[in-house]
Amino acid sequence: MKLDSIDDWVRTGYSSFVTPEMDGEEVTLFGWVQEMRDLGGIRFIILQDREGTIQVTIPKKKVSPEVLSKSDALQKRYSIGVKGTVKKTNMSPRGFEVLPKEVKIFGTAALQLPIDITGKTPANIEVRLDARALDLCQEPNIAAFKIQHSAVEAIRGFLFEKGFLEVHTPRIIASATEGGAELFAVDYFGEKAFLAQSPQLYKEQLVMSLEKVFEVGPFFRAEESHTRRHLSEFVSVDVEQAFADAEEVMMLLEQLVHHTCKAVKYKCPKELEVLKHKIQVPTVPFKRLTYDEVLSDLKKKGIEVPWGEDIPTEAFRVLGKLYPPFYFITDWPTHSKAFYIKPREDNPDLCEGFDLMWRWVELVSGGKRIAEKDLLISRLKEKELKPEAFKHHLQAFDYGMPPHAGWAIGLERLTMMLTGKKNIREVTFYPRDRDRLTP
RNA sequence: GCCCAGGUAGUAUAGUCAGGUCUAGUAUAAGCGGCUGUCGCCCGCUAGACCCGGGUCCGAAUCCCGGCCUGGGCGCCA
Repeated sequence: MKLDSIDDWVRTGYSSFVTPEMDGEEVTLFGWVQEMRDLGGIRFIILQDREGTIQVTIPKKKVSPEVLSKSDALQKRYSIGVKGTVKKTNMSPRGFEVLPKEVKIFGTAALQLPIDITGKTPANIEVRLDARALDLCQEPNIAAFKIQHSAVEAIRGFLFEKGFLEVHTPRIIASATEGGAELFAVDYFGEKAFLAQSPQLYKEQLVMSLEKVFEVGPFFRAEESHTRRHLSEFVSVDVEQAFADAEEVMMLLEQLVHHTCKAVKYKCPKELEVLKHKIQVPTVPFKRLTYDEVLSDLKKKGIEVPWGEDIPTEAFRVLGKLYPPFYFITDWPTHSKAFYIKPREDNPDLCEGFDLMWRWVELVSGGKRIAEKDLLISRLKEKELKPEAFKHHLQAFDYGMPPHAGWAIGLERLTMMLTGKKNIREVTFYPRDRDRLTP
């Protein structure tokens, strides 16, 4: 098929821009054929764009032969342009329809699409991810990612307002940043390098100069996780603040979560409606539980966790029901947290690390950091990490490291909370996990 | 890494337990035809599938073994 050129056509607006009050006006619309219903003498084309759908009506005897033959050729997902007149009528979905004077075909599509884009026969997540570019055209997916966008916008706005500077740290690093999670190795001009699992050490160094920083970006974990809440590549919203303790950044965090829920609820009512999801804006402050309190609560529920052990998923599910929807867990055993988390001065077995839980899912991890070089070195050794491997980071502590604290939100987990999606891959454009590297 | 479940047209499923009119049903998508107010349009027709390999049996989509793939749970981890 010979495709049309866009020529001098300029879009008058998205589908959502047109209203019944524009009766008689000429509009130029761009988008995709979502559906066609041909009743014989009259044909309805549902044109879809990012903002929604619009009905283009073709009374076959009344339109020009050119428009009729163009519309004969149309199929689902064809990318098209329509120049036509708005006509107010209560017979169409949005109280008006567009009667075309000219139709252009910009791009064609396969006859048989791998998934049903009208949503009548929903496909499995695996099939959808294999055809992700097409899958993302579906309204619920557009809605979910618009919500994610609004969340990021709200987060940035909030942090800018609080005086944080947005920074960018390396994705390619020379050695293990913090132990714990496994790293992906890459070849760096013949030298062994790794993909960063977190900006932790860099953002700590940056508080020496910029004081209050945040970063939004992808990080990589080579864990063999096989769950609905883990990815090999995920987006982290990292914050670090100089001259702050754990409580100060926890307050910042709960305000941010509150603000983000409110912003999304206000900005995305249409998207939430599409997803049939309601956002409950949480009240602040969030419940603060110590690790010891959690253990005793669990014991009352018949779950014994030996002191010092990590809390198993089963136990988090119980806690999630006890303290919905958000709660902090503080005062973790020092040895259970990363080496840079500050042990409590009055009891070094406990530390100033915290987690923010949403139901049973860990949404945010943070804490007050160690600012004293000697203590940091001894913590490295306790974790069986070699201080030598961290010499470039450690040297920063010779130049006036301030007390500081921070946290990191898993953006996709936050989006799950905001959209009601139960699988993290639903809210990731092109998810990477143990079993998926494509598309 | 461990455990559980499952692979049937483009998609989603029924059938599998109790092997035999299963010549594999249905919906949706696709093709053709019809229809001037659809909005999950409707009606008729057409084409389209039992993951791979081996075994048991007169007979396997169905039972057994191996493989591959997928989903989920746990662990790891955030």
